Amino acid sequence: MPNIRLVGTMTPAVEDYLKTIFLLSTRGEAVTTSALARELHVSSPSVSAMMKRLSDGRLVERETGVHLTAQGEREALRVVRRHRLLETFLARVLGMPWDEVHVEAELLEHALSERLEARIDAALGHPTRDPHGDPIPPAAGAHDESWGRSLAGTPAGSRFRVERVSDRDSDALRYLGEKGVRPGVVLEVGEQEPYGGSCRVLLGGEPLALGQVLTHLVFGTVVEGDA
Amino acid sequence: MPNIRLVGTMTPAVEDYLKTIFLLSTRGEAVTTSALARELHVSSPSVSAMMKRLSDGRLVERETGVHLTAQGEREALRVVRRHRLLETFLARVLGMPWDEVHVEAELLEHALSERLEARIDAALGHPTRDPHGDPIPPAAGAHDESWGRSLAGTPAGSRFRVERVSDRDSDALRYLGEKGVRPGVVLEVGEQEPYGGSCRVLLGGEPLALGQVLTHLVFGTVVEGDA
DNA sequence: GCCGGATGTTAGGCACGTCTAATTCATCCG
DNA sequence: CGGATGAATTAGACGTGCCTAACATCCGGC
Repeated sequence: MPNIRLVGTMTPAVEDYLKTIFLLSTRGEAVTTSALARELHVSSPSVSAMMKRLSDGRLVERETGVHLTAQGEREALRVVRRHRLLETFLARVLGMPWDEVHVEAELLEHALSERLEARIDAALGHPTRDPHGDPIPPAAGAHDESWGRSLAGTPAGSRFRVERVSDRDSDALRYLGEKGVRPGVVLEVGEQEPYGGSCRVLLGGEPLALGQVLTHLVFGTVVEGDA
Repeated sequence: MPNIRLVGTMTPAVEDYLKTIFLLSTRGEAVTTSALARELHVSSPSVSAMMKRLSDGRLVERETGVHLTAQGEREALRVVRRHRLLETFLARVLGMPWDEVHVEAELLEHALSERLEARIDAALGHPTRDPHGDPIPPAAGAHDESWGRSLAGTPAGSRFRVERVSDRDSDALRYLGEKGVRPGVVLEVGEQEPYGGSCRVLLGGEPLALGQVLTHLVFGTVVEGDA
């Protein structure tokens, strides 16, 4: 009577793959072998081999690209929850700047016990957003990972409330933080200068020019009321 | 021009071995293959293989038993420092009971970056003792790991100040914590009941009976002044 | 002096996670 | 249509860290 699940599931590597599949999906990108290889900084054959393992373990299914099974998504959400709780903790309790918390959380997320996770969650008052505005999946129950609209392409004249800032580019994140662009602030969107130029915005009345790289990292909603 | 050091040093496993060698040494126990196998819950051949690797990497030397080279001890102290800083942090900041912090720190100690270590150290005000009274090795400089004397064998009539309580037995630790036996308290040592009986002590005037297992876990010094 | 137990090593094997090189396959373009 | 291009897989290998089984060695007691 050999074991059903092919040896030991949920290693750090498995967690990283599941998390990355989940995040690629919610960003609306195709979850392909090469996309995963790019994101995880491994070779394509490594991804192929891991997809075989995850597929055998009923954590993913493979049709066009890859997608998580219900169980795979559960596990992915557990990792994302730990990651974002840790980011929140590092920022709020240790005062770590928001452009540093991501890489630290990447290291710690695989070593966080349920007991400690629960204690951190309680100490923070059960937060629902991490420092970048990313929603923290609840320990149990539904999770909404929607991104809102990008600041890029938001028409001039809009009032735009920042809700999330992507943590993918640490340098850009630090720059935006220095300029005061963080979840909760409202931008008055001005001209988009043509041919790849800056987007002019007002932040608390102060003018600010945001390059294209930056406007594609800022997400939120258009709010009522004019400038 | 091939690499001098034999492939990738300082994996989590290597850190665990170095830490265990260090702690066995400072407890005055012989650092043998079988002792390491017992402590690390691995087989003797696993230890043999790892000793080969550590020896090739100039982290240990093998004569009678095993002992750390200067570099091996440096690395071991780095791990012990991270471990004890984490224990202190978990206890002080998250209110985790002292019988739980050890296992959590075991998980986290391999995932702690220097940056986060420094931040935790600063947030705690550069502590020198962890919750069990174990000294925290400084980031640089000499370290004293001496244990003082054991409560077991301390003569009746002594006033004994507790300095360290071994974290090896988590249940015993919880029990001692409930009874108020922790670093800093002074015990008035009473009768040692014969044939493996309890040691009678007074703690803040209250009588307390400590079984042999417990008295061997409590370390400190005899202080002046009578009961 | 020899036998038995403890201690330690060698031999061989395996899961994990990665790599490079070669292959397959589809697609797109000329 | 046919070749280049890119995506994905297969094949083969390697380091890490663990295991069991077998062998070696040493030491104490009878």
